[in-house]
Amino acid sequence: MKDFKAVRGVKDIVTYEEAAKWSAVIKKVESLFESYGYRKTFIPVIEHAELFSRSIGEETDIVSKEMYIFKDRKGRELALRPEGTAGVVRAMVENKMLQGNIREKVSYFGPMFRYERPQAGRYRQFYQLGCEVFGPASPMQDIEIVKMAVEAMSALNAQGCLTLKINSVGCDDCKKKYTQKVRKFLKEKAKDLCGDCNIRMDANTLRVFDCKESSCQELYRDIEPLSKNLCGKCDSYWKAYAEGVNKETRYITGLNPDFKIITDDYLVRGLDYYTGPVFEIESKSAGGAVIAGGRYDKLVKQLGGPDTPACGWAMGVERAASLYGYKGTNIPELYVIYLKGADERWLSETVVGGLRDNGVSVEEDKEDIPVGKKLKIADRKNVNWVIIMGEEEKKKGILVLKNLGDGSQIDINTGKCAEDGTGKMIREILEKIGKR
RNA sequence: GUGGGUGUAGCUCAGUUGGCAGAGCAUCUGGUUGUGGCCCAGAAGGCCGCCGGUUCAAGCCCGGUCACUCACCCCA
Repeated sequence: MKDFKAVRGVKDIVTYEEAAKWSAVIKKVESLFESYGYRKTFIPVIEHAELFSRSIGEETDIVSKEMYIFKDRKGRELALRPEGTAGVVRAMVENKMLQGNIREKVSYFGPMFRYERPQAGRYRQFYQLGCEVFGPASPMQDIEIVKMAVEAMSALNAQGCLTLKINSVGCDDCKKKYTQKVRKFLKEKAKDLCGDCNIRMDANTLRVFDCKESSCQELYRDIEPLSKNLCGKCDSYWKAYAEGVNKETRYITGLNPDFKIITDDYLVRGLDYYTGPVFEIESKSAGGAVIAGGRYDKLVKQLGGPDTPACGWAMGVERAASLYGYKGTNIPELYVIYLKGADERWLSETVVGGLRDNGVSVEEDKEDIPVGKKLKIADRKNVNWVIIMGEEEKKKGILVLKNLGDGSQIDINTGKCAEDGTGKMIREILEKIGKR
């Protein structure tokens, strides 16, 4: 028999611990979104490849070397989405959700795909929880989404060193002027630059900053970053943002002495659609950025929608889960062991059903194997309480409630015939297992 | 895409100058017919990642390949 293995760079979440972490992370962040008025959306994993090359940028690493592209049976060029924003915008535009003076807040969760070399906190299929706001174009909105991101980290009780990095990449005008300035500088130094940079300076000027040649990097250190060359409008927007972020997040970040806020001049060059303030929450131990996002005012129009300002962010679920200070597991609280001659149907419907209605998670073991084995299974699952019922118990009109911690056993009178017998019995069990 | 480390039982790992494939934990069986954990006795479990080469002989040496892992780049 052939051994099947997961494809490179993907991850199975199957253990109690990891599954519990994941569901807790997803639950907490989704309820945070909900508490801020975001609506959940469910959008496709496959899109036309062009959607991403047009929005993220043809020349970015994500599109040029990391995207999963394939042709379907009719020869359409499709791609597995490498990020969430482009698809959300496409869906909002296509479904005419952004007509008029609108405010839309939406969230999403799902897998993203990038063909990269796997390493700590980096997978080829990874999951993102993200949110997008359409409409408001005020620094206050940008500040709110950063605050939400910081609150998400706090809700996850994120452990270790965290850095909130902020920056502004500027509007198209800023970028154009800055590009001209940089190009002028490069022309003067052209003879000292590597061949690649000589090509880049005309084709994709700002990409020279990604050059790997240390001699080029030396020279670029003298160039003032874009954030210091913003137009008046972008500059005042950026200043309001920086001040507001510091003010609004200080309380929460202050709770963790290892949570720092800094301005990073070289933040977020990877996606072309950003137009203003951007931010990132980084954790070295999680493998890099845990949350990243920013403003993208031109994307909606660029993808055929009405001119709608927007901003948002995405969280890497694997990275967030790795920081999550969570110890629990999603094991059942109570385990029901049936023995030969037990009143199975009654027990299952009345007792187990009643306990479940009261929020207790109950697992039933109905296989006909020796009690000892069943107890061993329950013990291995780390269950605290078991109910045992068989012929003897049925005869006596009881069921046995056993504590696996100290081994004690309590007989619970089933009181099947009495009018209020069932409710009383359920209450007694709840009380004994400490659920009331 | 570039560079380093590692692949041996379910898990964590030993394995000598190349000479019969090992331990601990976990599992299963029995001691104990309907009471788990502790203890005792026993059992099972392996294409030594895969392909090729050198050799009388390869887990060990050589080449390739795949996977995992770490760093760079980039990113969530």
